Amino acid sequence: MDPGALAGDVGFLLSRTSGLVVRAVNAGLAGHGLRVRQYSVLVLAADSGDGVSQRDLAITLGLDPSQIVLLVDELQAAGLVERRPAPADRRTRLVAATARGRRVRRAAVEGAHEGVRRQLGALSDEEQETLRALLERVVATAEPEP
Amino acid sequence: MDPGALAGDVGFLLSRTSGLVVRAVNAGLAGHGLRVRQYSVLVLAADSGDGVSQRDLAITLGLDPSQIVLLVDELQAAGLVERRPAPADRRTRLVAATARGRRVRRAAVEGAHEGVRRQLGALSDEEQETLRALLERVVATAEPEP
DNA sequence: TATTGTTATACTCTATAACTATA
DNA sequence: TATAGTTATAGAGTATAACAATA
Repeated sequence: MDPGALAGDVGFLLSRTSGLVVRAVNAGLAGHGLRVRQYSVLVLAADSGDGVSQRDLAITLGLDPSQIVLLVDELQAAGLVERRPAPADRRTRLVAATARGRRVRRAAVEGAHEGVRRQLGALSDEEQETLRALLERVVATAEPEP
Repeated sequence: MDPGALAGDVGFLLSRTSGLVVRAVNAGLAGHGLRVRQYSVLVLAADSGDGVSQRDLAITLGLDPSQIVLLVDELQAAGLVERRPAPADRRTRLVAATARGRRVRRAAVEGAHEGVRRQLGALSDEEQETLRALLERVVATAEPEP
């Protein structure tokens, strides 16, 4: 079948590639009881010393704040993160990884990376780095969403 | 905020970029009554002379055949494509664009491209082509799904 | 007034399984 | 027995709007 104009459409290719990689990463994370969204929140929480506000999570992940609530609820129920009051602003709640959360994160990283590697195997290490750097610039300059 | 390990994760960056681009393309297509999935099916149908089987649509788009049914139903209800019997195999139905579908497709292409351009504006034309070529190879070598 | 987090709702997307008609 | 298309269903992701507490 002639894929026509679509095969060369960078929008289509991005969506298709993202779908493949997300699926593979979810498979790699399944054994740790995580999906990619929860994993992302856990990584951000674990990498922030005192915790990260839900607002900052929403901005970094490109999600609506209302979606963050549910993700944090799930991680909290699993004992992987906790909500702490922010010293400076009583509206803000800082999301921080628990000791168990940090352990699970360390164990899960490999599963996530394995999923990515499996799908990007057609590219050399250097090409994967080129891809990464290009995407990083696109995300960094994205129009802030309303 | 320190985005930590996530900001360098090619899986995260792919998912984030794809989300941004799909949103922008949907916005560019909205005036034509299409979303990106329906648009993709319409393009493939219009580019295939006699029509494309729903099975081939599913493979090309990376979707389950059951999802194709609904997409084609919508496009057919809008008068943009029609299902034709396949001469060689009575199980197969060929999806082909109507004259109106081809007109809508030509009008919508610009909206879709504008959405992509807007989000990938940080990259030069040459860099966009590099990105496109890398993604094309990933998709071409993707593990066929069960 | 504006911002942070929350609840609620609806719609889209994704994943599976089972069924039919043809091959 | 295998394949193309279809129907049905449930879960995950996305998009909005409105609200309470706090700034």
